Amino acid sequence: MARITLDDVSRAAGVSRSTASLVLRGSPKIPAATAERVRKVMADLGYVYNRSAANLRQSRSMTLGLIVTEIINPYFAELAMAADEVAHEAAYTIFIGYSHDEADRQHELMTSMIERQVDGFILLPAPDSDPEKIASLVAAAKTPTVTVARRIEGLDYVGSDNVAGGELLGRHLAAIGCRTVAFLGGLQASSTTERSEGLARSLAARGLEFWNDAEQRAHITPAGGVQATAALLDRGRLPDAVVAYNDIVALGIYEELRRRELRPGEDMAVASFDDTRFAATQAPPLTSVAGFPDEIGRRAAGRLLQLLDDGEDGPLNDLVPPKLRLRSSTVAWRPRGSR
Amino acid sequence: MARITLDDVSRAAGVSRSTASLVLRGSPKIPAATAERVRKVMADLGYVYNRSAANLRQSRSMTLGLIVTEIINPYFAELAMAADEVAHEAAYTIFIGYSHDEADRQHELMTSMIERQVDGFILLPAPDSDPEKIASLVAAAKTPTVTVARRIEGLDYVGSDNVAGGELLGRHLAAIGCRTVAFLGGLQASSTTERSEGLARSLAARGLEFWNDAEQRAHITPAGGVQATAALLDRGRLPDAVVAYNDIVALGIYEELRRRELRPGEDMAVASFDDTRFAATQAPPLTSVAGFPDEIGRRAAGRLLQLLDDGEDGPLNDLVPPKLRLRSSTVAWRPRGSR
DNA sequence: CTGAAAGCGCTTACAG
DNA sequence: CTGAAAGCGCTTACAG
Repeated sequence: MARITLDDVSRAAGVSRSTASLVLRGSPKIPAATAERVRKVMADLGYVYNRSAANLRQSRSMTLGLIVTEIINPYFAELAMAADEVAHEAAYTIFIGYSHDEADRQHELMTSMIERQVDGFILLPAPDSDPEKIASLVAAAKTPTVTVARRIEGLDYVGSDNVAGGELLGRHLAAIGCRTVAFLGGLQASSTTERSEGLARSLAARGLEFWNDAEQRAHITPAGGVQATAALLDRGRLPDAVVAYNDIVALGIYEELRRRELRPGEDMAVASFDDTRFAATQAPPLTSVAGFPDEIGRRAAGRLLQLLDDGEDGPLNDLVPPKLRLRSSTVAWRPRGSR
Repeated sequence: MARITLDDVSRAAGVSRSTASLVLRGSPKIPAATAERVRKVMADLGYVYNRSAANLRQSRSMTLGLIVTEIINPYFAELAMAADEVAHEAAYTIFIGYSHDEADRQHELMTSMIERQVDGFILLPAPDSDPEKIASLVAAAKTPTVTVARRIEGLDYVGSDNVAGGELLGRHLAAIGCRTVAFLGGLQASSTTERSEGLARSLAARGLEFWNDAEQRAHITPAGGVQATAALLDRGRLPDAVVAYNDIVALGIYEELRRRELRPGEDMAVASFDDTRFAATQAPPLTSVAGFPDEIGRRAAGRLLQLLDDGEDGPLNDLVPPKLRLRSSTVAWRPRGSR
């Protein structure tokens, strides 16, 4: 049995194909009785609407492409789900792709989605993305694109105010009496730069030392945290506090500190960014700067839908204000002399 | 400027549209020189392949639908990513949808994806799914469907061997000297039933008491764990061990035990299922039954691709064997008399 | 090896 | 209010 098309429906209902098509979209031009009859036939025949055919005709797909690094990191997962929520309400469906932070794979995913006619992109760019390449890709297909969490020159951006987050943390660490602070983990990306910039600025203003060598950069995994912590401690001087690029990295920091018989939160204050579920459920609970990925996802999707409705508009730079969540990993720490 | 089509390309290259189409797919029928020329024209003109148009013609979309509860739970996230990996290698792209464990939303998502002509589904069914409704939906559109992690009568299934997992845990708890074991959290779904069945069986065989009242069921969140633990402890008797439906629920169990000044792992053994990142990074580290969601995702996608290639085949029931990861939340526990 | 033609399943002016 | 026709951008036999 071949699939049922609008043609079959209209024939069975004794109307033209255009009428059937209009019924499908609830056009007021069709008398209620006719519409009713057509709908009944559709149900009886088991008609399934082929939106792809409609899309071809209308040159839009009601489909959005979402590209993220991965989703094991709950920050990315929350962002993805929130974006989907907004898209879903507007009748869009989402293609998802995982770049694993590899620019080549990201490029491949975008190309594949463009071939599938996505109407727009939400892109969390790989750290080594080539801005020109991405710009030319989305320009060729005229696909509106909003970047999230990491910035790419020239594209709309929605993300945490990482500089402000770094400042919140710097001020707090100074207030509890830290003198030296090291920043651990994270790759070469705008988010890393911004977080360390906010830290550096607020620490400098209060006369604290800030350690941020290249060897302290590491992948955003527990293993990356282990590695960066080891690199730091192998230099022989202990800072009063370490700040993790995010909670996932902090898991590795706790692990490596314990391996060296240092108690996180007591021998060294530890703080972090993102405030995912991992932060509050650590022992000791981890001070973290909440970044509200759900809000970022929602705003990015909203912006994209607006772009799709109204066409181009100036470039957007939308920063979500962070919040500092104080927990015992810093609050319970005491300066060495006073212990 | 209108978009460039194959027509434009073939005209500019001085060949017919069929030739251009054949070049696109690297047909050996076209002389290398011609192919080269056509490809150059495509590049010069900035041609973008419209796979949707091709899909319409070919009646397939090279698209798979993946429906999961959500992806904040890393178990679901890993499953989703692994399935994507396999699909991606076979040139499929994935539509993702989040049911939030609501059957209505799941139905809506499936309908929307069917309209978009997905070639197949990987479905992690909502606990209150209506099997008939799902069966008729996918049958109407002839969309092959593989269920994962939770079973639906009559559909292919790939999941953990939860019964075996429950038995592993029951044997271990008996071995460390537990007399009474309570199972906490989880909704009415096959995974819950299977886990408790494995536990019940192995505990009964060793003469242990198994507590598993309806009020111990709860949502798969930390809050669900809190609630189920409270309901259990309010009855006034403490079990030797509690087993969480999964690591997420266990977070809430730890929390509620501490609120009542009970030390998890000391005053009560605690164990769990899934062995996500949350298990090993708890304090105390949490004994958990690893369920290998990545393997489940891979196998489910593989099965779906095979179905797409070879057509129907007997129903599948593919169980991934679990592994018990022992950690101090059970290993450090001692029976009351011997403390 | 290449070209003309039909068709995938819709939507959309345009007549009537 | 309804119908006939063209077209979205491809692919695929079928001639030549």
